[in-house]
Amino acid sequence: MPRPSVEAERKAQILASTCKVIAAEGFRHLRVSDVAKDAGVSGGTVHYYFETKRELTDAAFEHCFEVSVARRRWILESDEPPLSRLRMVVESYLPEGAETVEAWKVWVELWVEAIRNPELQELNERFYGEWRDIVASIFRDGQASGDIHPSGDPLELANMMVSMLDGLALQVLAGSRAMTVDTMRTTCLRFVDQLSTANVGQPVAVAVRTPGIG
Amino acid sequence: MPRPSVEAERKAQILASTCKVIAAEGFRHLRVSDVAKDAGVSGGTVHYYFETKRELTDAAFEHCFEVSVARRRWILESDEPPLSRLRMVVESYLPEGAETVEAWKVWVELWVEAIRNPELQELNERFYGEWRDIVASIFRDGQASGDIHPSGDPLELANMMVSMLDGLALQVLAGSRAMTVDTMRTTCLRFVDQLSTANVGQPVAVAVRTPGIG
Amino acid sequence: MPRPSVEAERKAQILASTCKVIAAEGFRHLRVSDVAKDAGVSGGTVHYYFETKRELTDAAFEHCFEVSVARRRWILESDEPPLSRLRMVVESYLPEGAETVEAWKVWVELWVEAIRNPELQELNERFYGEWRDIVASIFRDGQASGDIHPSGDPLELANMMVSMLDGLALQVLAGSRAMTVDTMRTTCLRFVDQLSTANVGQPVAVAVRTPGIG
Amino acid sequence: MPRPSVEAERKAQILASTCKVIAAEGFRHLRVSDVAKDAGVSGGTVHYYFETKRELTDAAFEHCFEVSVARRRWILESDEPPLSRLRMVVESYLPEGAETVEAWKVWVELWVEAIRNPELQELNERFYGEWRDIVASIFRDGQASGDIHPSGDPLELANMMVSMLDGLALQVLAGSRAMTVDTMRTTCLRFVDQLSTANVGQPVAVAVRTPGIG
DNA sequence: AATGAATGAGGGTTCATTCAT
DNA sequence: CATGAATGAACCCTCATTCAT
Repeated sequence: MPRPSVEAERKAQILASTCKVIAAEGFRHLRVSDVAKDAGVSGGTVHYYFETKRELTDAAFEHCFEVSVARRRWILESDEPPLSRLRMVVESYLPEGAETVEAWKVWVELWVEAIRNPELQELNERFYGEWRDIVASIFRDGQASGDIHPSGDPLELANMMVSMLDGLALQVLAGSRAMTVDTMRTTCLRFVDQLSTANVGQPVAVAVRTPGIG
Repeated sequence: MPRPSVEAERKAQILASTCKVIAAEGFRHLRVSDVAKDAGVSGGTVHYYFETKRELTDAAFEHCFEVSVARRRWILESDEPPLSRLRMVVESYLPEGAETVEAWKVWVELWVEAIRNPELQELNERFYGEWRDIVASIFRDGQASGDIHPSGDPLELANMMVSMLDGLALQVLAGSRAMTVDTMRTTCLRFVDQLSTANVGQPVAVAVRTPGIG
Repeated sequence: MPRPSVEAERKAQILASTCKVIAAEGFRHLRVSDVAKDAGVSGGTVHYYFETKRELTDAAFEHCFEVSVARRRWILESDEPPLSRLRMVVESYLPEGAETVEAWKVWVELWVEAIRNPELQELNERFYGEWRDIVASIFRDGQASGDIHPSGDPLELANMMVSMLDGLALQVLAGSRAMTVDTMRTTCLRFVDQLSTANVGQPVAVAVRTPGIG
Repeated sequence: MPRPSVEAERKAQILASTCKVIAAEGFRHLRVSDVAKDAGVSGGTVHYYFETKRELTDAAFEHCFEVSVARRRWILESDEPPLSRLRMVVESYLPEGAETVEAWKVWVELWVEAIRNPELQELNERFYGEWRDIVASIFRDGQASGDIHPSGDPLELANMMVSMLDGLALQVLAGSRAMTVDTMRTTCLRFVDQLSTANVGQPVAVAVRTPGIG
């Protein structure tokens, strides 16, 4: 009577290790044996669940983003006012804290791989799109409630904001001395504040601490 | 009687090929032999000029960015009005056209590699910083001339803009159907327009065609 | 209440699958898992009945030849005249029809393996010997009845004939365009006819259709 | 100034080793590393000259047969009487002596592999065909000179003879106690003698010693 | 009696690097 | 200067075998 979930359990365990290794060593250096070691199984076992390395990494990317997007869905469902929710988005996006940094590194590796991998492009389309929609819906709420300037398409504003976050995070991850987490926070919050209908001259909002995006 | 410049010539030739291969195949798949083939030399010759693969790729990144940033320096020196220059920046940044796309791909690979490579972090700091400063100086000019809203730190605005460009370009390169070059252009130009002192409700400026960023 | 014969049944089923796989994929490519799949059991089950792969294949060869030789024993017992029986031998040997071809392929694999496997040499000695004796006895009958030339040792004639069949079949199996089943038939029947006491110039006997040797 | 024939030399050396390993271990057990060891080069070197194992073995088969057929071509050109030449064929075919036995083992492995490998089928067609033609031409000569019975198509007789040799050799190689080299010789020579126009009752010709077929 | 999860040794293949010429 | 032959460590993947259930 095999436990019903051995396969699901093992797969999840191996995929988590794969994400960990991708973040730690870079996709480029991922060795199946490292994943195995981290997962505490043999190399053969990894291949028992994933035919090829490619299949493994594709699944790992998917796994990582599922978790990642799910983790931030609460922001959408929060009943904080829209501008606060945008600030939460910023906070949750900052590459700070092991888990969030790990998630970021995996996203970045995904994007680079996606350039030449249609399967990953599809993955990005799906998860990135979902996230963009979450942010767009906050803008929509904000315009509806009058907290946010009525001019500007919510989707366009969302694209501005998430791309800005991506670009800045990239620099933070690349160890830029000119772009630290703090500078990133300030920059993003300023962008948010300028969208407020009560904007001019107000100080940048105090950072709201929220769980990371990991 | 070898010309004294034969070494410099060969090196440049090999580095150009390296960039080409990075863009075409991805850093991850770069083989020294591919570079050699593209450069029309033997594998041994590549190692004659670059001791290790790492040395080769580090040099190639440097080579690529030197060219890349130099190519866009004319925007800084243009005597167009600041807002036009910002629109030129946007245009020159769009991942459109073989050369620009190639340059973009190399930048992206650099960032990912830089996460774990201090040498590349330094490189990024240097070239990305130079580029950020170019953009910041345009904002400064715009505020001085009164074309751009006086509120907002020029450097911060520059960070917003270049990070937005980076983030959007990443999605375009990743083949996103939701983020095409056209959407990217519209989004960025809207951002620029909203900074204008003559901003509200004006239509998005007609795209100014400029050479790519390659 | 497991029937006592369940083991024998399962073994036979697994062995049949093994022969099938040997014929289909070649001994060289036989994987225990393929046998298991074909037999509709798990890989573990195969090893439950056969400790090692070697044990499995040795047993499979034996199984195959038992069936194979048994299938042709009726020729010995036929009361057709000796020359007819020889023609039946030829017909039953032609690598034509799925079953016969499968059997041939297994024989061939056996011979090659036997070169380095004493166990299989023994097997070959036994079954091949039995078959040779069957053919020799037909020659003996033919000489006794006067249908076949009295000169020539029956065993030697049998060796000539079966080796010729083997050599020709090998070429047919190897896909030779110069040695088709039809050419093989003609060649062998000519050999038989030339042994007849009423031999010179007679046309080759019409092929006698018989079941294959499988 | 690289020696002009490094490649040809190395290839020949590696192919010879490949044949040796095929004969010694069987095609089934051939490891690239064994070939490398026998050739006194590294595993990498083998792949430097042969992209894949398959390419290596295909080339090795070709190499082996080229040598093998060339070695026996002198029989065709001999000016001995046809029947003597046939006896020489028999002798040169007997799996006796290291070199000849090695060649035989490789032929046998080829045939088995050819069953599922069209490339090898082509190879067999070519070399086996050439050999069959050599033998057929001897029969033709014999009939022209009146030494050999005029009845019987030379090609058909050749097929009888070479297939008989193949079948018998197979049994010898498989270690049959009932089919030794001596029995094989006797059997084949009897076949030859029966073709003589001066045939009845003559003793089997004394074995003519010739170099092996290797 | 039977399974399927897990193993790990083994082998083909790749490729950066070396070096004699 | 430049080459191409040669290397060998590294890595992915296969598959016979084991064993708890």
